[in-house]
Amino acid sequence: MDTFLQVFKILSDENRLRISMLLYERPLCVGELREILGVSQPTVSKALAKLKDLDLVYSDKIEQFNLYYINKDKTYYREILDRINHHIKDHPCLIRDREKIADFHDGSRRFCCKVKEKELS
Amino acid sequence: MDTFLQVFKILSDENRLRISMLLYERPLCVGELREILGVSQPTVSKALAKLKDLDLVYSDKIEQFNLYYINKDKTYYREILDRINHHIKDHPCLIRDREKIADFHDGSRRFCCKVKEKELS
DNA sequence: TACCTATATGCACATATAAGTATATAGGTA
DNA sequence: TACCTATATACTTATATGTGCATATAGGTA
Repeated sequence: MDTFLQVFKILSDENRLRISMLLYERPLCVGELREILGVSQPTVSKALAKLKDLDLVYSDKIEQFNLYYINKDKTYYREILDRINHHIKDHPCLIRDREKIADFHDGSRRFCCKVKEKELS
Repeated sequence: MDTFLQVFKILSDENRLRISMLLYERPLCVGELREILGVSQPTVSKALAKLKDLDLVYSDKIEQFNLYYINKDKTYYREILDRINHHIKDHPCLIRDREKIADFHDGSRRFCCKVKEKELS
């Protein structure tokens, strides 16, 4: 039963829920999540650390970034996110978060980070 | 989004999750829940109060008992409980809780409460 | 009225936890 | 080496929350 309790506890925090739904949509790095959520970088890192502790997400170093992915093998977690996604239109905040992803991506180019910002100017 | 956050917070507590799954199975009164969960009566009352605050359960006074019912109109809540129920075999504790219901019921007779216990002896 | 049952609630305490600031780590580059 | 970026972690503080005990409420009964 702990499985469910842990997943519910994880998802009862706004940042972790928003992060979960963003990663459900596509992999993102810490800086991007920080920009989208509008919270401090340590807050994002700690939220991700908790998700990772439960093996609900995993990360992979791409260039200088830590890219985070949803672990779709975690059935309970995925099923719950599926349910939320199914009702997503009822949650404007989550919709807005998703729209913000576009601000930081154009195809595979990653705009969130200072290095990339410089390339553009 | 608060809807989900609140439901997840509610379900991230072991007592509230167990109560939810028990009421999912059938209506029960406070004393029965107390016996099944093995916690103090105020703990049960307070757990139920929180569930009721969110309108996830409702209660009805039957004889001297407050009988609590799942509110199946709460879509998110019901869907999540459906998911748990679907995986119920993975959660021996929840199975055991359900089996205990039988200890307190025989048809419509309610055994949990002192009045009824006396009737039997 | 006095007492019993069922349930709810106030209070106090202990614990958990989220957030920010500051700092550490690690890789790259000048 | 010195510096920059990306990220993680330690520390502190403020707040939230679960629990039990004691008590309140409410209905029934002797």
